[in-house]
Amino acid sequence: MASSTVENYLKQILMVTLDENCTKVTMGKVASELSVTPGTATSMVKNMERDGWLKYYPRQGVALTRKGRKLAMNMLRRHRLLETFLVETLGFDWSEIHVEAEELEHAISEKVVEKLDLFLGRPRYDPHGHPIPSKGGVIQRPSSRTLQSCKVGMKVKIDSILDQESDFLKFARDKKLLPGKEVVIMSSEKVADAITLRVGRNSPFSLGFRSAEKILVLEQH
Amino acid sequence: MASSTVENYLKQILMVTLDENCTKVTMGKVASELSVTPGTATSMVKNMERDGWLKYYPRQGVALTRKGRKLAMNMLRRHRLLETFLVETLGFDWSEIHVEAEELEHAISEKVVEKLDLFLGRPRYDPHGHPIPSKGGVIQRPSSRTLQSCKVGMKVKIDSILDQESDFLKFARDKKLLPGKEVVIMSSEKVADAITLRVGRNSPFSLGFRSAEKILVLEQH
DNA sequence: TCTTGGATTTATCTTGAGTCAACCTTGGAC
DNA sequence: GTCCAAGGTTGACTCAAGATAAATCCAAGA
Repeated sequence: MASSTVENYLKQILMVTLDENCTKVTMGKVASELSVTPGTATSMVKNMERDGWLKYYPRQGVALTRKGRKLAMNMLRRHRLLETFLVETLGFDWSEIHVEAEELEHAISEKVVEKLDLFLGRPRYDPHGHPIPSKGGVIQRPSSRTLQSCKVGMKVKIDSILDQESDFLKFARDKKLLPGKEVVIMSSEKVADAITLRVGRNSPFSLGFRSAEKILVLEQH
Repeated sequence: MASSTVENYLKQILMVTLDENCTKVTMGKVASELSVTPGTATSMVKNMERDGWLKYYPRQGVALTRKGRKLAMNMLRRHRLLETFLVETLGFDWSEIHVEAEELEHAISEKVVEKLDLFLGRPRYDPHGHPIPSKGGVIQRPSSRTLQSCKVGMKVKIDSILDQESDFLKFARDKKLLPGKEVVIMSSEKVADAITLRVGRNSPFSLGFRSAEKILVLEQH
């Protein structure tokens, strides 16, 4: 049905949406993620829309359809189950397994995946600690915590902003404090009631505890 | 390096040479074995010669080079190890495994094959009873017996003719008693010192025990 | 309004594998 | 010895997937 290229596009798109906690993925992202030129990504994505894998919003990005998300989840499942198998059963080192799984995931049939899952004892996490989607395509979301609760030195990823006040959102956007961005906690002073953080390579800035409470983040590794 | 189509050609060619106990495989055989038109087989085979997988003798057939035989053996090894794994470890029924293995054998890396072999305890035979080539590409030849030792009703395949006398060889050729041919034992009379056999669908004929001793055959299944 | 950077289009390429049909070769029958 | 059928070869062509490069387009911020 789907070529392995299509499977890779789907998987990559899904991973970005999970990662950035959004539904639409921009074409530039798709292109860079798959190491192709933007033109390639656009035309590929159009074919994929024709085949019902995703919805394409010109100049905005793509969003997986139910069907696309299902297959993408399945790819993730295969990949992570295979990685688990390679480490647990065959005794590979976790550093070598990615490439191997990348190949095998396109060749392994549904039937084999099921038997493998059973054989491995239906594991919930792969050797890297990533959750393995269930057969039905449900994936365990890594639980998020508030930015305020983070300790100095922690590296976290913005999950979502709870506040809907446009003033705050504008400020957040200004500071690039957006879902998916990586943030390092520079300092956190209880007495001063403020934490200082740095988004990516931008200059650090501070946030009051009240505001920091409104920001959900995910721990990195 | 080699596409999976090339790998399939190699594997199939190897299987014919093992089966018929010869080195050259005719183009017609190649074509039918891979379900393509003769023209396709010819052009494919030329590319494969260019890439050093085999030697192509126009209008005669192809013979694997050392390099080609090595990869072909490896394909057979992969296939049979995978079949073993699917049955032994994952609990598949032996009737379902061929298709699965056919897919996986092109995706599995050398490293994984080795680990798998180790995990399975370096099996010598796959679930169908076929010998699994060793890492070095050595395959256990199913042991052959003399035609004389066969019992009535047995279906065997000619392995080789030990006698080099041209008279006898001429007679053998005349009767189509050639390596690879399937033979059914019609009768075997100790008192008459002769066995009667039929090659393929030709008319039956008899052979003295003395002659029958010079012919090695392989049991079919 | 202008600029600029990402997105899109279009024309083109490559590669791998296959078909079809005309045309050759060759070995055995006569 | 000749001839023919069977099988092999050739060459022109198709097809599908992906990919590029470069020109063009659009939309959003200064």
